[in-house]
Amino acid sequence: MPAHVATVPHSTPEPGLPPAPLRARGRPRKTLLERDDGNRRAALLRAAAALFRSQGFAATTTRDIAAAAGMQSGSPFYHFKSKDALLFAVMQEGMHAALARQRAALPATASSPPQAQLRGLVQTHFQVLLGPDSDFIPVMLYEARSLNSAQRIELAALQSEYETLWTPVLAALHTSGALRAPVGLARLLMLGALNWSVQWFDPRKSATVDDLVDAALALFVDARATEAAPT
Amino acid sequence: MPAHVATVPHSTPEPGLPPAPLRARGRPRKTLLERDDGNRRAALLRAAAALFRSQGFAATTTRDIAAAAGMQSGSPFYHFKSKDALLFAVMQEGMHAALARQRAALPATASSPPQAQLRGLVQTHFQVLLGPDSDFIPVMLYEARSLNSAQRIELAALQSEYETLWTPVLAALHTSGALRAPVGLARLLMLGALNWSVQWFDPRKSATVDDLVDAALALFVDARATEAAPT
DNA sequence: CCTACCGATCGGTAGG
DNA sequence: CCTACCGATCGGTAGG
Repeated sequence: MPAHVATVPHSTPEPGLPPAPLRARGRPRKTLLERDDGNRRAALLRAAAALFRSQGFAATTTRDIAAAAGMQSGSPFYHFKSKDALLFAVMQEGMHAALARQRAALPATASSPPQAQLRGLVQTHFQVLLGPDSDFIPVMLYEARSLNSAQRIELAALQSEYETLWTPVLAALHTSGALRAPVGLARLLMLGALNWSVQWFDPRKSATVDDLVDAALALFVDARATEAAPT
Repeated sequence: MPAHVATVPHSTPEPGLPPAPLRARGRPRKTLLERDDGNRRAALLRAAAALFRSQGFAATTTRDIAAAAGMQSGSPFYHFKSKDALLFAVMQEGMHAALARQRAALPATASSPPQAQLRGLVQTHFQVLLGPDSDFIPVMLYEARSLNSAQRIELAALQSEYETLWTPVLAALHTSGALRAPVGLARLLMLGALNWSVQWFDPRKSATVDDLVDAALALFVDARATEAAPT
């Protein structure tokens, strides 16, 4: 298999569109494809994310996905060139959303002590993992082995971006003595603890996401070590 | 599907064996089935564990497993009634081995302070997860959704036994102040951090299993809180 | 995006 | 445990 990444078209599937007919002068009239493709593609992505999460990639058929999106069995292949490309698009979508949400939350704690910054990262991470529309990231976490190597490399770059958000915060906590483990291993162990929650968290049970945030912070950092350094 | 559990024969597949022939008087001669079944069954389990781990359950064919065990495509079904039963047997094997190893290691730290007991549990957990013959537990951790509900219930009982080994140790650490998070959530988060290591640990890289044990202990417990209570 | 379809593969079985 | 095989399903495509 060649090393090109299965690119996912975001719009304009047709390179050259015919000139708009005269009667479309008033309101720019879109073609059938343009009008519906965003919708249908998004519906496929959502359906695929939910099914890949609950059944796994290999156990999910493209027919399942088509039916969940209200299409016929062959139609997903109009939007995605293969089942693989659909999986990759789900994972990309998940990582882009997670990065966007963390970056949107960062300014709120930018001038706070590192412990509050960590709390923000942990809270957003749990929300992305366990909140509404939370099928995309779990699929990325648990179906990575179904990707080809080019796709894996592209996703690794996004994951590396994500880790970059954590490292300076953990380094500051390590320096202050609030985090005793080495920063690299601490990051891996902490994200593992958080990521594993998708296996057991049940919103119908006692603990809330806020309880999880509190427990994780209490488990990982030593509150006493940071009390001496305000500002 | 009826709710009976796919039981896995551990030996004596034949209820009544014919009396041993006279020439077998000196050394008790086993039948062909008795002589080879343990071997072949164990070979299938090992091959299945390795393939289920690297490719996932749904993406692994029974033909793959047969070939890896040196058999023809139909032969696994002589030892296991279905692909499902093979998966369940792999998971059972993994849990039994993990429980046995933890129980064998317990006496060494039974009279030590809780922090040393936790170190023992963490170390054995990492060894079971990352050491030799370590495909069984990862399969159990990451392929649970492919089980039917009866199998899931039976495995949950074993997992509950396993958690029972951790709870008193964590409770003692919580009481002493060395573990600040609530015991229940702390256990879930900690085991998540450990279990996630199968996703990233690479023995060819810098960190060793002992490094992981040190980092996990440093991350989870506050060394200073226990120094005051030697006994 | 649908209809109709193909080629390949897969879990499982009969009979020895 | 092997041989020979079946029925069902699946990813993907042509042609509109």
